[in-house]
Amino acid sequence: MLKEERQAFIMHEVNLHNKVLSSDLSIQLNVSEDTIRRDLNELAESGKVLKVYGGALSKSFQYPFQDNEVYARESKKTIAQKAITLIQDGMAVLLGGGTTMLELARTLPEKMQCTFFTISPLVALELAERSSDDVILIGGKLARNTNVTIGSQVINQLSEIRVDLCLLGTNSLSVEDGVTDSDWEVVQIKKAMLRCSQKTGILSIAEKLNSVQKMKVCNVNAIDYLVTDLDAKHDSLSRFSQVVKVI
Amino acid sequence: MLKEERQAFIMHEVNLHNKVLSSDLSIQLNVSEDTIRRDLNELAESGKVLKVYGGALSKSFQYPFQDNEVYARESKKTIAQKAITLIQDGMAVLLGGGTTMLELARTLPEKMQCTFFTISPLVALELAERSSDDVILIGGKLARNTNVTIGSQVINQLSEIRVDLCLLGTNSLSVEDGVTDSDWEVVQIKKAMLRCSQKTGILSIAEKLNSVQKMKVCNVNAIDYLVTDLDAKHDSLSRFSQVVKVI
DNA sequence: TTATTTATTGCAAATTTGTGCGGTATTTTT
DNA sequence: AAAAATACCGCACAAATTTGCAATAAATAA
Repeated sequence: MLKEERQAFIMHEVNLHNKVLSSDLSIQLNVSEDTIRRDLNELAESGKVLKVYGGALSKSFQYPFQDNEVYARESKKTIAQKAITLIQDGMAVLLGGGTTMLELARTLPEKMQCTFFTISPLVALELAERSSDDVILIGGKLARNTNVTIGSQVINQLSEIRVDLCLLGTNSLSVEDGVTDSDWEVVQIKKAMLRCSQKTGILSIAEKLNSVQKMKVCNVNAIDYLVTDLDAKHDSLSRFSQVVKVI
Repeated sequence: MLKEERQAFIMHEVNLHNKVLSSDLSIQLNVSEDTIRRDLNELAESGKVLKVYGGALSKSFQYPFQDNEVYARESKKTIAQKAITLIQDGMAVLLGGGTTMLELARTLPEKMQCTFFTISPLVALELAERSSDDVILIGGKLARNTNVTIGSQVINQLSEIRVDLCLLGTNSLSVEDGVTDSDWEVVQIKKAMLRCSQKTGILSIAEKLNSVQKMKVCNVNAIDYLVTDLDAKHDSLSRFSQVVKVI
């Protein structure tokens, strides 16, 4: 078996499983581990895999590390800044939860004259800390992982307010399936939030675009603005641009 | 399992829960705590998590801790511990805001089976972190300096609940004038909180006893328990003991 | 073809890395 | 103050890696 064949096989395995072990490959390909290691070194050299002790990982594997930190944090700041341009003096604004929204609350200029509603205690505290505007925290049962209030009380309270703009973060958005989420309770809340606002903006890092989860919040055409970290003219956003204003 | 996989899993957990315990991870990943600690150190080294005693925290989710006043910290811990003895499994408990209450939330044992209501976002978050009980955050306008929810919405919601025990911190308490406060809005809330609970406990550091402020919440005989950092038999508490159970 | 060079592979020794464990120090809780 | 939990250090050991080297195969030149 030629070296190239072997390396092609290795790449195939890596793409399939996101990881390979030198020991496994040695058996599968019936060569010594030394040979496998040499192959992996070459593949790593040319940037095709990420070599680690014991084997190698797919390059896409490294992204969960940086997800929160280096990469996504910057993305979220970008998104926050763009989203803030949607907020005008005098508006009543409803904000969701999540790290992106927290970033937005932290980025918000102090001088704004708005009334903010939110279901996130963290966002509320951050807002109260830096702006002199009214901050209204919508109460309810506190969802453990997401730290936003949920439940019928929240929905009731939402039904009694009417805001100019609602900004929501999401982890999943696609042209076909719209905004989706994995938590039933959260979906109910998001729906209610959309109902009580004039205009809606969805905040999503580009990475999460075109992913789908189990439960649906709304279609893409039900939202007014899509805010991502990419330039609005970016190719991957073209299909969204036809249905929604991309910022 | 490769080291990188393990660390990716850890990052996943951190992003999901905002905190991880070395002990938990050690079990989940079936490696020694030493290994977890080494992983955590590496992740902290590269700035991906914030390592703390017992585990690690997400870097992006650090909410404001405003208990800078070190001086009364010990007193508040004492009070928190005593107050916790009033809380029994199965109770519905209503908690106010303030640093003492925050201390209580942090001190609460994890295994309690209660339903907690609170007007403080910080207390709510703290409770949700450490107990598996229902935590209901009563929503409303966020008061700036105290960080508790206020306003008619809060009063409305309070009027709809009925709890076994209400614990309130106060800055001013005297035998003659009872519980007093300086903020009109806060007084309204406190009154409403007292109305909806079977039993009431007032938490106050001894230093604040016998001080009076402009607005009245209730008389001393309207409360059931007085929790201070002093021993219940202490001389300065004797006049209170005649009207209320001092703990 | 034969000889010579070159690339590839496996092997063994030396080295590095990752992990668990025991003992001790430190921190937190009681 | 005592007890419990957690962290740190050094060591041992196993697994993985590196390195030099020899054997083999393939390519090239005489």
